[in-house]
Amino acid sequence: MWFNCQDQQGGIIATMTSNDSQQPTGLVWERLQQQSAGGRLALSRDQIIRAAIAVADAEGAQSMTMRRIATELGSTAMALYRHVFSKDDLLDLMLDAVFGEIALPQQPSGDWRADLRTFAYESRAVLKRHAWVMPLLISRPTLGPNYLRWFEFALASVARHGLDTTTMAQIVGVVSGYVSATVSYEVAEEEHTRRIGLSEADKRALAAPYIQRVIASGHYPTFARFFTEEVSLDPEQSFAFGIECVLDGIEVQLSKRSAT
Amino acid sequence: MWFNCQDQQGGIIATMTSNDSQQPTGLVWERLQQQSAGGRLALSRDQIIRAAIAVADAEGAQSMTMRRIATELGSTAMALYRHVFSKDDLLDLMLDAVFGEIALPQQPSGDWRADLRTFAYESRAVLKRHAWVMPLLISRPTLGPNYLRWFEFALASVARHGLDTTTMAQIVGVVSGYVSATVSYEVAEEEHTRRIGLSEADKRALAAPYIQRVIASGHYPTFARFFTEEVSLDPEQSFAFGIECVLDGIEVQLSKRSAT
DNA sequence: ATACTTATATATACAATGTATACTAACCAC
DNA sequence: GTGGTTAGTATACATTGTATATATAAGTAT
Repeated sequence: MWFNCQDQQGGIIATMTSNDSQQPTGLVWERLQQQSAGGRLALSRDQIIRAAIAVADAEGAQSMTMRRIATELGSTAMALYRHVFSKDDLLDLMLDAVFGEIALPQQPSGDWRADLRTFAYESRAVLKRHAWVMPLLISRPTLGPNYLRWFEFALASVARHGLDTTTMAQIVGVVSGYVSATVSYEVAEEEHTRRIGLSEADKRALAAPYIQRVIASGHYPTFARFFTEEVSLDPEQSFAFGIECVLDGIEVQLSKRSAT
Repeated sequence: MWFNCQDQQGGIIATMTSNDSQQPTGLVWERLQQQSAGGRLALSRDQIIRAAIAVADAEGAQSMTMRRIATELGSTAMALYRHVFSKDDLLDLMLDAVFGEIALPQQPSGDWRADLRTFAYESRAVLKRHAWVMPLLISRPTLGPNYLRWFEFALASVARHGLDTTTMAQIVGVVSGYVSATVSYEVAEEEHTRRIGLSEADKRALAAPYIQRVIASGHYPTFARFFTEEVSLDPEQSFAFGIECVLDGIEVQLSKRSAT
């Protein structure tokens, strides 16, 4: 153990002493929660993850600071580092915790279309509950246990009658892609409104003169129809359309494949 | 003009003097580039946007700092604020500049399937060139002129034979959703690799023991097939599959609609 | 040319953030 | 008790966006 060297030479090795009780490299999922043999016990990793999610849900992504999370727990920022290696690690853990909330049957039913539909709706519901998730998910490849379970369900839903692995993955990619993109856009609106601190109505009012000029320019006639026809898209209906559309596409591809 | 009051009372009004030469509220697209009548001329807004994009392309999203962009131009961070109201504004402008790179015909050809396919491939190509774009796009609703042109093209591609505005938007949503999700995931891998500063091979090697344990657990049999069968997905092929799948789905929906 | 106006760039400063380092205190085994 | 181990605290620092104040240069009016 390199703890011994600590006091003698504060130089190079100093980076790995004291707080760095965990390896600096490797995946989060391999950094197990080592259990107390001494020390006062107050915090736990799960507690921290829960608190972080609560803060992010309530106050948005920009409030997910180590200090804010710590005060939520009546503790200090540095105390958290006893339980998570870095903020990045914490984000990975939060992400996986959210995937854990997605309620899916243990096994697919066998009706791939119904299974993927369930997968899509359940995923959307949970991801919308946590508006901070999508930007995170999109910028970090994740392999946590809950994410894997989620992914496995989707794969297993289409893994039948000798479909090759590649095609399976591609099909799941289309469904999960549509879901994540849709949720991203839905949620971005809300988060943006929160960030600039205006009501939805105020925001619209603010944009109105610009929109008017855009329409008046005549360069965007099809886009303009949304405003002249006063169309407002219902997210639920749009999502339903999109999912059935994607499932229809998959069905076409599947029938092409079984035809040959 | 409130400039007159400047020296007398440094209090409340001081917030709007000096550097705040632009309105603090409203859309970026309404903050026009006011042109020089005095002052030394060196920077321009376009120059800043280009420099910012260059830095982000070359060094990743976390290098997009005001100081870094300024040094790229041989200037200082605060000088940039003469030309952009805030970093947020700059990000919006960068985003729109990238959409300007997406080469699309002036008008759709009339073959909606070919048009949407072009739309998808062109978009993907450009968005992949700028790895920092997707997380940004996904977390901020944008309405810049180039974005609108891009969106208009897609809408116009399907705006025919009395299709209602809502359905048009939903169709475009499915296509653009698939594209953005796919690009996001493709790009996230690269960016993540860059962030942690390892080669692709090193990263894989690092994850290997974890993956092995995941497979050995037996909980993810379908997922495990990717490794036991040594499948590696070709992004080009997957994208082609996904797009055709989505287009097939749209075709089904369209034929349902014209049938009724 | 000279003075005035206004746009532009710089210098400095500050609050917020992630986290390194060093210290203190609680619990366990003996 | 004593020693060791670990959890939590205090402090400090580099980096960020950006407010404020000042200096400078390009036009314009005289």
